[in-house]
Amino acid sequence: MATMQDVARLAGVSVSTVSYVLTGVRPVSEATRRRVQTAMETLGYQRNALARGLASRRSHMLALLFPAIERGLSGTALEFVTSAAETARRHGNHLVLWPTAADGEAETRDLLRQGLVDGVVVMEVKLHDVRVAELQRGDTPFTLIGRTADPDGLPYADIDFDATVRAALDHLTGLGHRHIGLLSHSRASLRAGYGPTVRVLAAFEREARERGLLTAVRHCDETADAGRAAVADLLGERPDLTALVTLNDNATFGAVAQIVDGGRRIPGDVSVLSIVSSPQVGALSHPRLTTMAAPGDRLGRLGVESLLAQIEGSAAAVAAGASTLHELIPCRLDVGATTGPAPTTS
Amino acid sequence: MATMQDVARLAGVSVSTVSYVLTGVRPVSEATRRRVQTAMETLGYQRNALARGLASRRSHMLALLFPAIERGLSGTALEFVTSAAETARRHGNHLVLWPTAADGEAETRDLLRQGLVDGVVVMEVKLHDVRVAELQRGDTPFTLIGRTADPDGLPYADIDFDATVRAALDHLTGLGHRHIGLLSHSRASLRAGYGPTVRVLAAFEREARERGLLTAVRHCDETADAGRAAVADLLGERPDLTALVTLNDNATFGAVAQIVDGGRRIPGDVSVLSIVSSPQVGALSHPRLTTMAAPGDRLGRLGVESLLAQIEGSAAAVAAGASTLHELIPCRLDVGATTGPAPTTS
DNA sequence: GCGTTTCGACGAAACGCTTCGACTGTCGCA
DNA sequence: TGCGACAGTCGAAGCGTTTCGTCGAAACGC
Repeated sequence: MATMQDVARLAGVSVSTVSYVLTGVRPVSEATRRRVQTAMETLGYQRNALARGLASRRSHMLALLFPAIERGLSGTALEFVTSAAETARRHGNHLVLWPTAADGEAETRDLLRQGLVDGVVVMEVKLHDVRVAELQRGDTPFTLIGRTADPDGLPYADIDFDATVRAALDHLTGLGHRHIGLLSHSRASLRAGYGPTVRVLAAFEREARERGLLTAVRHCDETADAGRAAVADLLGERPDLTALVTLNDNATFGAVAQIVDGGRRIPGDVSVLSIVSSPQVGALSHPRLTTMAAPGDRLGRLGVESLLAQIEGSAAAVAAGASTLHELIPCRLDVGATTGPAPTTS
Repeated sequence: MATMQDVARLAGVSVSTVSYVLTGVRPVSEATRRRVQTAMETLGYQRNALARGLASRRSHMLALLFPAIERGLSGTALEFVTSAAETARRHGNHLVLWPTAADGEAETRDLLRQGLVDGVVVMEVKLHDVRVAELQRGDTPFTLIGRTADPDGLPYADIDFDATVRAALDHLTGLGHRHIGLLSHSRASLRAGYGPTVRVLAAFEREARERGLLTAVRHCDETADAGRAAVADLLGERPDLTALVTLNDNATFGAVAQIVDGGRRIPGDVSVLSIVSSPQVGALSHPRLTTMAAPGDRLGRLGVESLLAQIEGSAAAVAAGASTLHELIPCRLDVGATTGPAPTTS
């Protein structure tokens, strides 16, 4: 592969001049610039990423820290990863994948110390996240997708669970529902402090209280069968429930099946609204689920862009007390055929 | 961050000795080794990845080349990516994501010339793939997930579509079905030379012919609605079809709905078997789909491991005419509730 | 007791780039 | 006319490793 030396020789200039053409940090005459550019083209020259990184202390690489994904289909996760990678590339950066244990504190530290990346995007942040703690101890810029329990000082982009739950309840109460269930993730997920589980639950209970709704909550594993069982139990105990908000793609499908098998119609008797999901998943159900779509691509883009801004501005920004990213994006409602007016009975 | 200098100073040895302790390329006395190791631990030393890569011409980074994913849910794709990243990490390598256009020839070339990665894993290989052609021109090791039209000289791991289709037809003919439809990807996908589409079609037609089955094929877009329409059309034309093999997750759900809405029972009247899918997706359907699971994780692991073997052995292997990876893995049958005995009518 | 290995360690030269200091002209302005 | 400023370029010193040649001392064979 051609090196900068080769380009310099061919263009009849010094190596540093070639570098200045590339980086633009010092002026170069138009004539010289053209000669250098021609030389680069004929040689098909590309800067060696390693050497550049070593010399400039900017590797133009970002890491995506994600714990092994076990949660359901995670069409959203893929969307997120793709969008993050594309955004990074669009800005001339590389995205490297760091699959680590959720409690991979030492693991994370060792990776950081390799000095490979300029910054880190953390996925699947938990309320008390040791990886985040580790990052705060170091001086590598990072952004969170999700939030810790007390994220005020930290740059993050997350789903606006409050707004999402509010919109969900607006939609359902607008249809006359007053007795609404929540089918959430597993209890383990709640105990582990998984953000979406915790925040949706809190928002649901608060909003329902404020609106004077009757509610019931069930946690269940991420399988259709678990969803079935949970809903069977739920409807057994609360037969006059008329709507169900779900936060668990796989379980939702079991829930729908169970409701129908139990002799109730959707949405005639019970409405189902799946949040933090996607229309594509919704379309798999028949009738098509009403969903609220997780903004995976926007989160990916935002996370990476804010990280890059942080890296660029580093010194300047820190001095100026830069406004760190605090972005909350609600899920988008896509009305399908599983939500409708509440039955008009007693 | 601590450098090798720091370690050397603290241990009272030269930098090269520290390096030899780390690489093991030259012998180091037990006493010295221990001193160095202690020094590294107290400093929390990790080798700088960039400098190491530059000096040794081995970056320990692999690229995953994937075109923007549009195909369906792609739970499989995520599984694959995760498995590839984990395998890379287990072997002390980093996986970087290169989202490129499927026809990103120049794009691929430029990325390669940055000399960032030791090797490349190519996803979603098409029968005539310009990215592969580009790779063949260069000398960066690579492996394909999927195959080109004529992959004999190339290292690849792919789904064994022949065996998969055979197993699917074994399952169905074993249940007495003789008139079987195939619901495949879009026609565009076929024209683009997307491996799974082309190879499943070929295998299906060949196998059916050899077994003397009646068949019908429909192509449709990756949506439930398209699946519905296609199946409506198909059953209209072939009312005595008793089984349907599907290669299109999203469309499958539409297909199932359409069959039921059309007044036929599953599997009483029509059996449905979704191939290159997964039990998790199958579980979303009610009744649970019989599926054949794409071996996403095995492909990810195999691809990366074979790539690493190629890189390690590079010189040696090439000289010895190393056996390149030619691995075909069939999908695994998971019998659900959508396949059953063929109806015993005329 | 004198060459000859062998073992363990060292110093210095890469690797391919960025960046800093310095040098040469040119131009504008007092 | 003289001087500072500035555009444009160069050479050399890093960046943190690996790797090659070398060298002293201990071990060996005869």
